[in-house]
Amino acid sequence: MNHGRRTRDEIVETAHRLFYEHGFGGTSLSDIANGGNLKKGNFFYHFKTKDELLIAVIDRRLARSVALLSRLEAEAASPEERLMGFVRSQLEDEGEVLQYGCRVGTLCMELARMRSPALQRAREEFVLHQHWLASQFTAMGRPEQAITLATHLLVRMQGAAIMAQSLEDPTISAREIDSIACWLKALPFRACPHHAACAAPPASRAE
Amino acid sequence: MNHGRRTRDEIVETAHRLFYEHGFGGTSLSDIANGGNLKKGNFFYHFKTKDELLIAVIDRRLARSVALLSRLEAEAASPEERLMGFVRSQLEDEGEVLQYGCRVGTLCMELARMRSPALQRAREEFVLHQHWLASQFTAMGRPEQAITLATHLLVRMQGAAIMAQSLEDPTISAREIDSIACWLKALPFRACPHHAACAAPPASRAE
DNA sequence: GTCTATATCATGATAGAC
DNA sequence: GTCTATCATGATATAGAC
Repeated sequence: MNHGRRTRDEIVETAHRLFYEHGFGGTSLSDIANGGNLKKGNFFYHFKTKDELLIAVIDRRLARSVALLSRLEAEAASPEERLMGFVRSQLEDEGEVLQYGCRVGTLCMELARMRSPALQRAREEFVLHQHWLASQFTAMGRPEQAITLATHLLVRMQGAAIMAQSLEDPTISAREIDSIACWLKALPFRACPHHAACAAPPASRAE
Repeated sequence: MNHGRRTRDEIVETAHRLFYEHGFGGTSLSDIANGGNLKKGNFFYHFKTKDELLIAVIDRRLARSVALLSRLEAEAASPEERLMGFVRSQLEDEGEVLQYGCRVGTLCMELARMRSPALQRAREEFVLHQHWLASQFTAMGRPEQAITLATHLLVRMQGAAIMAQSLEDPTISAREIDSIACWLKALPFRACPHHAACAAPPASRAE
């Protein structure tokens, strides 16, 4: 009877994995059928098109991101620790990121280039991260620059992922994580008039 | 007679453009034929496979990168100006980067995910940039940290490209360019013991 | 709800006339 | 060297039995 939900779930879960590993365009419905123990015919009962399946995958990822963020919110005590917890959660998978890059970044990039309408939805995960990070910076006493700082942090994480993957060198993201930690620690003592994200020395005698 | 070279050139040039705009996997040989005024049948006279065409495209890009770097080397007076010249040359295309991302990063990412052997070749462009940037940092008096600083700069540029593209927001790369300029200006006054790329305040009384 | 069979189309690649 | 077929394959998607 109604274990249709279970089948649907397994389709989405397998697609979620394979879309990450080989991209949306690089994953065929046959690949998904083989990846789970599924039959191709079922796809079009649960989803009208492959793009509809993609939306379901994105929504699942969004839900998991929400869960991750509230877990981080609960676990860590200070905003700095939460920020670093997030950075590590995204970059420290070791093999994962090195082989396949960042889940969000790689998907957005692919969808942007194919001008897929699904980009709008996929980008929501970035926006979610951005706002959560911004709220941490606000808690650190930087409310006006919070969004800028959050975006800058995402920039560095995405860049670290893509360079590590491209050069197949895990030390790149490791070093960037260290550098970000260092940057966060120094943040209270810096106040560049233009953008707090830059590395200008403290404005005055802020010692 | 021998205008075979011209045909070959147009194939490579059109493929170069379309691979950037829609990716390697997202560009069919028919697309290339339509993009230039070409016939599909010719491809396999000039290239045994589509992958061989990809290699030719990569080699052309590499040659152009070499030309760009020596132009920057000649034009700008100081290492700082050269660095900023490079950053701007890669991120300031306005529409280009915003729509299609960074030429090198997007290709490397795609090839990494399909485990294409061509990744090795594509990555050479990153290595080329990395070494050229490092030589500028060396000229600025940071020989030991030159490669680390160069890699960090590439990280920020790649991140800026992907975030700007994903969020369709050109101010992201613009702001990151400003931030990088600020960082470069302050570089002589900073000396974080672990990584000069981070934003630690000056170690001692370095003014 | 699930599965098999199949329609339809686009792909990379080949054969062979010119 | 160029061009016109054409092939074999694998893609998304559909029809319909169970």
